[in-house]
Amino acid sequence: MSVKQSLKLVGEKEGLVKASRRVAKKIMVSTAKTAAALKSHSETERRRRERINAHFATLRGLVLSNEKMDKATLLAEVINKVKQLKETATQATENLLVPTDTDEVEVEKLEENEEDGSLLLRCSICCDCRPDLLSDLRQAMKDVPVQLLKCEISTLGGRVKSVFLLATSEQGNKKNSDEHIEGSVHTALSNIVDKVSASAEFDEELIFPRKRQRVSNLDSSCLSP
Amino acid sequence: MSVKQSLKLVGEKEGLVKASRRVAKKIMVSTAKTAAALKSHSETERRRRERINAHFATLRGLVLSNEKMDKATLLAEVINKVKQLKETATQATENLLVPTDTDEVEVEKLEENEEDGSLLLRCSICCDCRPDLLSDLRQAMKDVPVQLLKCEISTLGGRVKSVFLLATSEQGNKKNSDEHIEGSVHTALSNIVDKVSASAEFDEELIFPRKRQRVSNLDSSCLSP
DNA sequence: GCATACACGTGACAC
DNA sequence: TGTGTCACGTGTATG
Repeated sequence: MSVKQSLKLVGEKEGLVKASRRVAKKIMVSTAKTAAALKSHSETERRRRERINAHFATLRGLVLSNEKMDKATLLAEVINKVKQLKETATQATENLLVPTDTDEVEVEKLEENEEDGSLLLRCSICCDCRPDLLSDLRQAMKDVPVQLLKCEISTLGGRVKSVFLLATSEQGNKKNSDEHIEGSVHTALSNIVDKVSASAEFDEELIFPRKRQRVSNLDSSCLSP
Repeated sequence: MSVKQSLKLVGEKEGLVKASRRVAKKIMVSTAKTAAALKSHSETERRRRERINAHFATLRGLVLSNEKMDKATLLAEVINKVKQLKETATQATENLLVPTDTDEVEVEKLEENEEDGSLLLRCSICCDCRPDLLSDLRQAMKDVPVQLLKCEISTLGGRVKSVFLLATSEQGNKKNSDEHIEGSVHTALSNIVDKVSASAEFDEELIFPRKRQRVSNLDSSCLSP
């Protein structure tokens, strides 16, 4: 049976036709040289596969899943992992607790309860340090109808940054009221920053008594929410 | 030229032998059924490749490198990215400011100045909240010859975690003294944790006056280092 | 022409 | 049994 005749048999099956063509071609031009070239080619490809698969193995270990996993699923998992890590990394460094050189106030809506319209807010303030800062913050929290869920304070080189997690009280059912609250919080915090830059000096004698009082309030309520 | 004879020509080249054998076999058992099966098989494989490659593309975008990149190199890059992100993420969440449910005290040497033997320490304490915790911490910092460079405090659900960056004063030239300082810091902080668990209740009347005093001290010196 | 990287079809093996 | 995954050798394009 000739090669050509054999090819007739597989007819329309394009895949097999291709394969057979390859074989036929190889037969025609087959030399020792091309044979060696082919061998080296397949070996090169083998090495490439090994390189890639080694990385796949590393990723398998890194992504924790000690179970066996589809290559595709593994990649998907890695993608999620990277996204999630990126998120937490930026949240941790950008959003939290590294005081910057510029004063700033942020108010961000994290969640909104559709039923009662209550809000979950994250707000931050960054400004110069001063002794009565904590009492001012405490007072600001009293001035708006919010509940303090969590507070973090960090200082670095004479600068202070504080991040708060706030919940609006449940009675605020209107969207207007919500936005008003966010605005109120922002205003209250901004006033504190402005006060810092406005009165760089203060009368120790006058402020200390009030400060002690208020700081002790902040202390007991902020540390024991 | 028969198929068998053709095979003779390629002789030792095992790859081609295999391929030709495949062809031969296919010729013998070739039916419409197996042809359809093969077709579906190759299509399935094609879809699998597309799935994987789509994930590769996503990773390319995620790793930011807008340039073209080897698959292997891309995977290596991803591995580095994951490792690095993991590092910063754990540093941000584990080392900093997320109170855990278990009491703990940590003292870690970050840097050592070879010239004057001064140390840079990072220490943390995690325990239940209580009003006079801050004053106790302040007192502890006074009891050891260290300089407070940075302090962070975080609270969550009645728990508090505080992280300090400390520098030993430059006079301590002996290694013995260094280790002694690390030990002293650890002991001082441990005492605070023990005090918390020992006296879960305390007399508000007696403590409040002292607390106000000490907290105001902590306030002015911790926030304005 | 040589090297490198990718897509393809296919055999093998698993559940 | 099919249905899915993998490794392999090969063709092919890009430098």
